[in-house]
Amino acid sequence: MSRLIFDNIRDLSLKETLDCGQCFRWKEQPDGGFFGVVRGRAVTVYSDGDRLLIDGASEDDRALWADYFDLQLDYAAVKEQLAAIHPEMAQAARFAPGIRILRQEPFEALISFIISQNNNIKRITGIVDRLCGCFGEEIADGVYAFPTAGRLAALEADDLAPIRAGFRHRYIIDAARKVADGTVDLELIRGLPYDEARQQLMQITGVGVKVADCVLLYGLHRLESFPLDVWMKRAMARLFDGLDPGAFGDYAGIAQQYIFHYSRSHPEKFLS
DNA sequence: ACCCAGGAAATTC
DNA sequence: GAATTTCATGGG
Repeated sequence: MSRLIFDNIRDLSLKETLDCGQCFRWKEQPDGGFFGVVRGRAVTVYSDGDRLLIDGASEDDRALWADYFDLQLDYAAVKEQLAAIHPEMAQAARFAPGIRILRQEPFEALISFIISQNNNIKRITGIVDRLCGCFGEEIADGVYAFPTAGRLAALEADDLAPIRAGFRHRYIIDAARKVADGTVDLELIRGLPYDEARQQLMQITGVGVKVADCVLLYGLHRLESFPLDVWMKRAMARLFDGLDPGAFGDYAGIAQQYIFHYSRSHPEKFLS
């Protein structure tokens, strides 16, 4: 298989981007690469100076991978704009300047963030792995795609027992069924006004405001989304003195990811 | 044993 | 309606 090369890439760190809590299927390899599966394509990605290398990708998928890593957006300009809003924002962006917001598969983002509720990232990763291993298509030896909505829709909640997601099993099945039968149309939601998009997603049992915001940001690339989890609420109260998230404007979602990762990496700031 | 985890549903007040 | 409890599971 071939290797895709993107030259002159700025503001991208694979480790920061793939290990900052926005996605759950990339595994760091001993050689420094990251192995993952996106839209049924298994690849290993590497950084080499200002080049991004994608092993196992076809030239036909160049646009797909540029899209996935959001290579067309000028993150330097976004960071400059955000840093001017608040000094803590500037510091958070400086801590992990190579974070980018991925364009994940919408259905994968939906299920992943349903699983995320009242859970921790390590266990979320394990549950997603087991979900793929049990119900995803095997695309290579021991490598599985994320399950389709149709496949999961045919199951009952108890069939998910092997993935050990507990009370979230029935939420996963409800989401899969509503996507499979068109009750929830993720591609249609992509183009809706924000509040309407949120309401559409919240038809699903187990999807509230926070999970809907994560699906919109990580799955549908709505960069104005600003998911507020326990870390973000603490950060906004303690580091930003209760600043209104609206202050971050059209790129609030990128600000959110810098702040989330910064806060999670500095728990000592929230001890007292 | 107890508390928490990228919350939301169910129940109670 | 707003506040509280419950929901599985695993790690610290």
